[in-house]
Amino acid sequence: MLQVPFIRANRERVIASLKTRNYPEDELNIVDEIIAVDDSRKSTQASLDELLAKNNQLSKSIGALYKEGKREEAEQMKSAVAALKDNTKNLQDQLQKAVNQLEELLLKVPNTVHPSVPNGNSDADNEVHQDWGKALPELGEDALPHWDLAKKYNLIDFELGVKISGSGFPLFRGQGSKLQRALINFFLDEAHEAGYEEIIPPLLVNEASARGTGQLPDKEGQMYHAEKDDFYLIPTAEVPITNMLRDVILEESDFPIKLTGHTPCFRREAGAYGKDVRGLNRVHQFDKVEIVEVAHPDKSYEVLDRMLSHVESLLQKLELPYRILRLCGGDIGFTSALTFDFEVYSAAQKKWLEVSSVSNFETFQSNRLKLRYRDADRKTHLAHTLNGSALALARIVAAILENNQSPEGIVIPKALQAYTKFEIIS
RNA sequence: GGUGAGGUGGGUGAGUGGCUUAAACCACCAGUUUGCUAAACUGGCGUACGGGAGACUGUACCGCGGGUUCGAAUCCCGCCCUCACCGCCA
Repeated sequence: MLQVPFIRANRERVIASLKTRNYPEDELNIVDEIIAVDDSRKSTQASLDELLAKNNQLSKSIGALYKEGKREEAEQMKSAVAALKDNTKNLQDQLQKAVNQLEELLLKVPNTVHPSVPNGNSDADNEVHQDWGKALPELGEDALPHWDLAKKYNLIDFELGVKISGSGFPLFRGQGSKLQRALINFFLDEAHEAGYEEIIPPLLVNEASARGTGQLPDKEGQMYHAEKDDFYLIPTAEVPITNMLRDVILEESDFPIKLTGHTPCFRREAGAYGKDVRGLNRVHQFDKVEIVEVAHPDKSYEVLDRMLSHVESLLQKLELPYRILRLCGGDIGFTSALTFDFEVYSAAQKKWLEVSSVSNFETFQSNRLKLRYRDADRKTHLAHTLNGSALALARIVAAILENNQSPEGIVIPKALQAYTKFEIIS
């Protein structure tokens, strides 16, 4: 959520940002609406405060009068206070209404995008920020897509997944499981090396946490909900890990906060059925290693750069062809100010697969989380939050299988061999 | 699932209707003193929304939401959460 003072001070910028995001032209006045509602909120608050102050003062005098034994005067004053009551109630209702209305409006306003975010309508308009600098691999005509390779080498059993749960729940087995586990350990070790503290968080979270990172109320349908106990299955480790810092006031010396964690991620992806759902391209459950940082506002874009380098180094070590996209206004997430997606080329499908998304949320999340820090003057400010996948497992597996297939079998990238303890799947 | 106890500031913890402006202690910050460290002393020390150039100042907040009252941390109702023990259990 944006802060109203920010909107007041940056009215033009907020409107420009909405335009970049292709916000409906006829709803751009939401910005002025917010300012107007906040104006009335303020004046109502002021009148109410004044009335309450008077009330408090009178009540105090009544107490004093009783002590002095002046009952009659006290009784008289009581009725004076009672006369103020109706008005107090009115103002309180009015204030509540304004606050609710303000909240409702604010929930509709997405984060203000970074100036570098390009215009565009869809993922087709994302800007290639960087690529791996080499030619893309070309496989022969007989190259197999990963779902066929998985079957051939008995790595993943999609049918059993369907039997046990349903479509989108792959079952890994044998060397397939080992490859998966090797990747998780590799990613966690690399994150540790880069200074991230490892977390194993709860996988079911309460409503307050889902709200804190913004999954609720806007992305309600994306999460599995265990209704009986009112828990949500996490769609990403970002949710529990970032919520570690909910309602926290940090000292400046606590920066930088760097956390990482591996978790399964659960996504309903309702209505996402279409051409890209085969194999591991889109599943309801997958594993991911996430990196989360909380940064001083002056430093958050440096942090974002370092996170990009970290993710990039993982892909380089895995020798996978990749490119980094700067998401355009039409594709960037509601809560993000600037997002870079990493895509890996899956050479048999001849498709780019998204394997990471690295974002700076600036204060958008921390406002809802109430995650603040104290500056040298002991004043509190919202901190900046960032996160990124490092990396999402299922699709990385897909790319490794396809790109590394050979007549002898699937060659394990060198960096992973210490983890898999085998060099080839055959 | 059952029974009981409890939720007060960064922590411990007092507070059963107005002498609370939430005590006291610890922690923390600044200063004084002292070769250094420590100790002692003095002062400061919550969050949010307003007003004011500022010193300041108003309001709300004692788990959350209602209610009673001129006045609620305190009384009443509902909810949430935590802890302990029992049962079940990896």
